[in-house]
Amino acid sequence: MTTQSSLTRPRVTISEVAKAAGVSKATVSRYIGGDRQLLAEATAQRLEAVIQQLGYRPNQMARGLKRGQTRLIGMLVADILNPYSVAVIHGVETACRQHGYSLVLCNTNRDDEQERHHLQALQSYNVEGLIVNTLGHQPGELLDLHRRLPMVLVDRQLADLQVDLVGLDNTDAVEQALDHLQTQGYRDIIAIGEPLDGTSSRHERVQAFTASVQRRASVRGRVLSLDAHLPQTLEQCLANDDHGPQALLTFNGVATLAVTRALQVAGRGLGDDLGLIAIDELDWCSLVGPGITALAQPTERIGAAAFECLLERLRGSEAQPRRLDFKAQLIVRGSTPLPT
Amino acid sequence: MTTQSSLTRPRVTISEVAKAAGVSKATVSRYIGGDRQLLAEATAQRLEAVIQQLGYRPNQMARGLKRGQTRLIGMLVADILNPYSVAVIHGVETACRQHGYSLVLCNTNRDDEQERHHLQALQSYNVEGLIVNTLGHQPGELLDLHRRLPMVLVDRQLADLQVDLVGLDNTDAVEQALDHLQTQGYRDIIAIGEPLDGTSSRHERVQAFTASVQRRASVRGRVLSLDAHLPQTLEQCLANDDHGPQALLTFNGVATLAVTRALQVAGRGLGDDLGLIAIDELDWCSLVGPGITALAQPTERIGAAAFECLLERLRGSEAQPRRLDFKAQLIVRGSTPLPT
DNA sequence: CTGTTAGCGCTTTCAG
DNA sequence: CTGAAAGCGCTAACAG
Repeated sequence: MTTQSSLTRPRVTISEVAKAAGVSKATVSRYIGGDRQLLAEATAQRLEAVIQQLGYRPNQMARGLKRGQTRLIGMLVADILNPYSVAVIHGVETACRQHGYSLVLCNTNRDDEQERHHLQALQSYNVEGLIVNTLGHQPGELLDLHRRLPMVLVDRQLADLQVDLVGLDNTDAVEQALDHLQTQGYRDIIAIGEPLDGTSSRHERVQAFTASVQRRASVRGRVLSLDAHLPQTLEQCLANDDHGPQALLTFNGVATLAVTRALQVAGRGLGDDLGLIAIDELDWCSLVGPGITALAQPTERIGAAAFECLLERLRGSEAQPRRLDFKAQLIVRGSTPLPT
Repeated sequence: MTTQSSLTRPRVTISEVAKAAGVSKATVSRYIGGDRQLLAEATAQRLEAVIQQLGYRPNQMARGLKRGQTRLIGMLVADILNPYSVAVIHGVETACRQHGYSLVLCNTNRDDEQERHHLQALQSYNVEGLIVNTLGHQPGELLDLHRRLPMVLVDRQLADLQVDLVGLDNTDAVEQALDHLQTQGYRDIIAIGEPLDGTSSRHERVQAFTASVQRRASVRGRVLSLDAHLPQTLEQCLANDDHGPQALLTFNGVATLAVTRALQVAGRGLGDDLGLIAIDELDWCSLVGPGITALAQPTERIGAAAFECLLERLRGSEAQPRRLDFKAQLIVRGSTPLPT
């Protein structure tokens, strides 16, 4: 029986340790603060024993209050159910731990109201810095926060905000996609993404796509938005196949899922007369149909880079805001064979 | 230009607000503490304006230090890359926000060392309670913490620890799986899960499976562990098909992924001569082959329930530790047709 | 209705 | 090498 009960002792404090060890609070503080060398060997040993025995854990809140640093990093993600976000979180989390920081994670659920709410909460907990995957709808709050806190953006830029940004080299990714498709002989490319809502990465991918298609004389390209009518719209586009072999390019994991489902409903197989290449590698890319060709983002590295970027700022760097673009890695699978 | 700079003003404090508004700190404290009714209307209005204008945000750390409550909940997950965990996190997170709590999330990466580390960190940040998806390898730290903190376990029980547990009704889930498979005419069932490492839910599923098979005269069952040799072991088992139509039962998402990959490598299709039913619904269950029949866990509800359970404890409930078991929901797809 | 006063647990001068 | 004392930002009696 170990039921948690009202008998719960209040936490052991530094004073108790001090008393038990027969020293002053200051001495204990020095010990836990790592100034162990400045203590008499005997004292240090006694302290070690007492702390161990009492099960003392320094109260980070109190330390933070006094020293002005909490060793807490806040992270805001737009959608924790998106595998991309999770992978980035994982990268950030790992880097945090390695540097002695803890992560306070907030999920905005793609909701502006929640974004605002969480931003306030994070601030009130005195996080030392912020890693933000924002919606970008209302820069106000963010701009404001940025004046008080080091911050780095992930994947999504914010207009008017001069901040470090780490993400994918979207232009390159789209270029790789089109190169591959063209090489494979596809001439009619339909790109599909979530509706444009101001998210910079979506914009950039669409831009890059349009520009790149324009540069390719023999290729035709169109852009579709994910919505309730996707299956119909898609079918319509696919019917209009007077320009050569067709292929789909999905701009992220969400689009890939939606498109794959739509194709399934429509009863269209992958790879035979219709190519597909996806931005974002997913667990199941290799499993569905002949396998889906993907452009994998180095998500872990993106996460780690975001943290390191933040760390530099925390250490006082005043350098110009940087933009860290990572290259996507092409993984060729059966969904983009040479069309027959 | 909004570059964060060393000019960063220190945060606005309650004293500054007090001075600016010409009242005492106590009054400001009352205002932000919600005792707004106990203030003169005029004072309240002045305060509102000043706070707004100064951009004042109460320091939760300081409040926590004083009041002994931080409005922080700690959550420990074994593997954030597992979609099950993420879905539960989402449920917890939502519930937290609705009740004014923030979530500090820690991922142990299935590593004992990291579990210990994070547990200490969470404690040092004075989280009010803990939601734990533990490895269960070393109850020591956890047992210890449980004496100081309300805690609820998710999915995995811990021997010797009398704590609330919320998870899946494993017996029922396995029963549903076998019922379905048997109804469909399968007679030789191979169950596959991650290696038994003390994780209670894995144990329970294996136990339930063995017991349930025993009760079914006409059915034969075996259990396999995920490891490097899975493809071979599996092939071997499948060759031994003298007991009637065969089907696979995967015990969780990880197993489903591994098995699906192994089958693909082996060139075996789903549904024709080999059935498959999976515990855990995944994004791609409907997409691969004829679709994978799944037993979906109500993950969001599990997460929400975990938080609510914790909340009761936080409010002082001394009730006997409960076990909340949710039923899995069967989603029939093409991987379990009536065998030919 | 509002101000005064003491701390919460810890760190940090400043003296020994 | 160690202790005393002040104070981080806030709340909670207790007076008025």
